[in-house]
Amino acid sequence: MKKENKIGENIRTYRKSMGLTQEQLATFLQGKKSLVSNYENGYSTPDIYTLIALADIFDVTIDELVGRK
Amino acid sequence: MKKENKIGENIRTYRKSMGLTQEQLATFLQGKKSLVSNYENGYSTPDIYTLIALADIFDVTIDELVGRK
DNA sequence: TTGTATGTACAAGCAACTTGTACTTTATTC
DNA sequence: GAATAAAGTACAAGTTGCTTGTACATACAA
Repeated sequence: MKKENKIGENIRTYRKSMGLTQEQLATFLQGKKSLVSNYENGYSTPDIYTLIALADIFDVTIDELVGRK
Repeated sequence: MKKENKIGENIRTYRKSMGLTQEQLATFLQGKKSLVSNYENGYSTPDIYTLIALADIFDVTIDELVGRK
């Protein structure tokens, strides 16, 4: 059952906007593709250090990445 | 042995600037005072939802809170 | 259809967080 | 200085929840 999760949705949106596959993004994070799938589908949440890495990759703020307005 | 940790240092600085005790801040987070002590001394790191709550309390961005420039 | 790339499901193992308790430090008052 | 209370720390135990491997599903091209 898919969980609602703004952070995961944002990760997916930003990843696609950069033309990356889950596996490519996972490699940047030094993880496996199931990791990114879990993030995007709301089964797990990145810790702050991973969120910082993602914000760097996507060139956005952490606040933007997590949908904090 | 105390661990270096910028996030923890920032939490301590912002907490003190608001004149709060660890116990008072913990109450805002619906946790115990040892929780805040662990954050500030680098023994644990808040998850993103806790960081959002802290950013709201301190009225700063998450990027500022975690020292991302 | 067959093959390939991409994404998902899920259990198991493991890493790391939260708490309770006791202890220590700091500040204040006598 | 001693005594007290408030504030902060140490740490083991229990718990939560993240990461991975594997198998399976989906999409799409040849």
